[in-house]
Amino acid sequence: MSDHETASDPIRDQPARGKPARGKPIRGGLTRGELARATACHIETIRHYEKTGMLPDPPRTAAGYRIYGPAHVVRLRFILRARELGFALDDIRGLLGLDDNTAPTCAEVRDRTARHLADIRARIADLQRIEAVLARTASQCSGAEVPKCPVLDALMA
Amino acid sequence: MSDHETASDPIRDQPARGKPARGKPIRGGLTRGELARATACHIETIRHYEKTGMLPDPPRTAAGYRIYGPAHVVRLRFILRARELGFALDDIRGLLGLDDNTAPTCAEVRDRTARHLADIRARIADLQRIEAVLARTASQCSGAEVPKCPVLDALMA
DNA sequence: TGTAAGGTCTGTAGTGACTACAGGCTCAAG
DNA sequence: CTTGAGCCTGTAGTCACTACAGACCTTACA
Repeated sequence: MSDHETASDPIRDQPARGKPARGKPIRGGLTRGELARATACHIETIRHYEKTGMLPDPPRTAAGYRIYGPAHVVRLRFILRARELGFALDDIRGLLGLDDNTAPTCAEVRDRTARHLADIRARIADLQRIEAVLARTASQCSGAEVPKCPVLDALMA
Repeated sequence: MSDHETASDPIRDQPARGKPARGKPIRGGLTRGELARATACHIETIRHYEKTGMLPDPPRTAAGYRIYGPAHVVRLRFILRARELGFALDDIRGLLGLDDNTAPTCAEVRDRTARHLADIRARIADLQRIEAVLARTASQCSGAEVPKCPVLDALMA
């Protein structure tokens, strides 16, 4: 989880030059579609993450096809899980150490998480307030074809 | 609240031709900035609502300045209140009868509100799930400079 | 009457996190 | 050799705003 994959990265340890093997499409790695299936991530989302630097540029075949390795799978899963928890991509960039190319300290991670948690709680409170108003207003609506609508009235007043 | 203001609309009942009066900037109506102040709405948001048809085009002075009347204030307040309750602009268009130029029936309003309420509740549930996971994970973080971070571990696993 | 400050006008582009093409190339199987 | 699927690039659309740039208008004051 350092930054741009370096050194003895398994994704580079495959004969990418020349023609790929017969059996699997590209030996020693995944194509974009395969990565998408492996992570249940929309293929265009992967494209987006690459374009915005969330995922490192993978090596290519002679024809220009991307070859993703295990490190890419790990990274993408990390991003996807963090997104599920509502972290913004900028936060995730921080968690991955992409801002300054060094892994964040534990305290940094904790602070970021605390801020995010506070944000989530604020959003819940907002939505609960909205929910209460909507539920109360909607309950006044008989559904009959009466001339005046309590929902519209509430918005109008 | 019909559709595009017509007939005996008070906003047209002022001498817009020629030079505006001395005392107030534009007699008989509000400028955009005044409307913004009156409704606590960002001036660019009003611009946006006009561009997208949420607000009808107001009459103009000879110099091209917009003149808003009471009907515009009412309409804008309605939109703002509906937005506060989380309705999307498309929903609000429906509530205002802008889709088909006829006011929606009470049943339509009720259905729209019910769908919206269900959506809000789903979002609350989502956020509460996220909140629980985040709170649980973050509580495992001592804050000490230990090598492994429970938050990162949870995302990685 | 001149001028400076502030308001308004138009159009365009940016935000976040994707999503959806169009038009062309490559690959594997039949 | 063809067919169909998959991959490539770039661009534009989504939602609900927000932020300018550059020009024009209005008002107050000297």
